[in-house]
Amino acid sequence: MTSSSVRVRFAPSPTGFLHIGGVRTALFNYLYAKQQGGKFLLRIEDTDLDRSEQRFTDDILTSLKWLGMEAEEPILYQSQRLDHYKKIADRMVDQGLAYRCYCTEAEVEATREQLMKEGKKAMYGRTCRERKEPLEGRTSYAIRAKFPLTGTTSFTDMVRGEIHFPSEDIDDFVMIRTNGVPTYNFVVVIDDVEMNISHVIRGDDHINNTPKQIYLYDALQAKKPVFAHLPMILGQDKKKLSKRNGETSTNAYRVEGYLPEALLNFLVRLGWSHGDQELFTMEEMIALFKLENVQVSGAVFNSEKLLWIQGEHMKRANPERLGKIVKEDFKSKFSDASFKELDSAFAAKLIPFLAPKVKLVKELAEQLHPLLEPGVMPVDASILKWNKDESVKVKIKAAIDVLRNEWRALIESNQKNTLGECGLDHAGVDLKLRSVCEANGLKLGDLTQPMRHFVTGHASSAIGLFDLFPMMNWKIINLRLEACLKS
RNA sequence: GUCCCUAUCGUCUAGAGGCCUAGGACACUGCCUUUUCACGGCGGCGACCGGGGUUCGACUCCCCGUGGGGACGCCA
Repeated sequence: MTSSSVRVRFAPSPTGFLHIGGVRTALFNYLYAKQQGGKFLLRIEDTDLDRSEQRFTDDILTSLKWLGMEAEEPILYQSQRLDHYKKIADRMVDQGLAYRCYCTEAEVEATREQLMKEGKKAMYGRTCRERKEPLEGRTSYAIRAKFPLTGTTSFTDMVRGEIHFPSEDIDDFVMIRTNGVPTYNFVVVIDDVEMNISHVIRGDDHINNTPKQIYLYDALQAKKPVFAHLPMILGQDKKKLSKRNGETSTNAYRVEGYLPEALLNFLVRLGWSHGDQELFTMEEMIALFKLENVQVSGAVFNSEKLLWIQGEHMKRANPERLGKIVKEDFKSKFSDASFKELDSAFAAKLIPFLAPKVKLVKELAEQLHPLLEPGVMPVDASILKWNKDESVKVKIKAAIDVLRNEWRALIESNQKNTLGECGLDHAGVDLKLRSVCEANGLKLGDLTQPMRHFVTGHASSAIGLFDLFPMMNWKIINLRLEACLKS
């Protein structure tokens, strides 16, 4: 036994890639479990045999692992328990708690439309509810719940309080389909009971399912869990977030270069808050999370704020870890040569400078590549400011030539690889560049723009020249300055 | 249409009857700083859906409207 009886689960269906809304649900479950000293479990709801696919299950598992939220007990797959569910349904039929329905889908659909037309709630007409014998000429049947006709089903939601449903609004929902496969509303209860789930934390699109499920808990004579319904995550159009109105695949955020803790931090603030605090570590989220503080209305997914949070986590991330992520997830941003240099001491020194200035890990990779590439980087010299004034261009080149000759001499006399090893530091480069500018009648910006462009391979680099020159291999700097002078 | 949920800046939110001339964050924007971009610092713009109650006093409590969302599947 754990110190707590709290057991929660995340129960996605593998009919699509792990959805960002699903991640938020998983997160709230996970946070609650961890904080209460309970367990976080996983169940794959694959009873829709046609739409469930292995690749989606794989994606869900990979993504959850990436996010650091893994199941603490073996994963339950509903498709492996079909017979078990069927037996329970049959037993309920014997007990008079459910019944066989011989209606065809077309017949059901017809009464549903008729009721809608009459201004009533669209539901099953209950044709077979009191039927004792199979319908003449029909062999296949579904099993429906014999939901009470009168009374009220009530429950206390941990985020919304009391919710009541009059029985006449609840349908005799299907538990077992004609093909023998059980439905969601049925199996979710059996599994939650058998997995000993104490708290059902899920999206509020399930509020309407709750009375049906409560009927099942009672029918099974099982203890009901505590329910907590989370507000929906909305797209920019304020509708439930879907592929149409936003990027919903979790893996897409990984590919973009988001850190898992940043995504989680952003998601936890969608529907939950702790005063004015915006940034949270996983430990803080676990310590501070309270279901009582969960918001009740939907929250629009704001990708700009996500980017900002990502940038903040980038500043706080361990540089070594960032290096690993770059190697694992962003190999495509490198050449063979620059990828190899990722293991160098130079790369390790670069990351702490680069990471706080970029937002995405992908951008970190894009900044690293040209700095690690041994050769010259292609430069579009047409955007350089010196094109505006030929006389300035001449002066700049003269200044660069002076610098290059001085530094080459320095390297040669010291027999070293970098200017830093020859004693030149940030302040030294600063001083040198400024004095050369003064001597040639140039502004600092005039000189640095072309140098930066050619040396870093970027029009704007996340690392300043003063920091870069001392640590970068002189041979490469020299090569690139040479290219600059020739342009 | 029916049922359920919901309503503070454009967005995420603070606010548990007087602390509110409503706070923070993102975005936008002005200035400063600056070797580009960015970061940072100091400002600005910007909201309690409407109407009734309850109360000495409502952003906060109640009711009604209205708006928004969700559900109404032999999907989950």
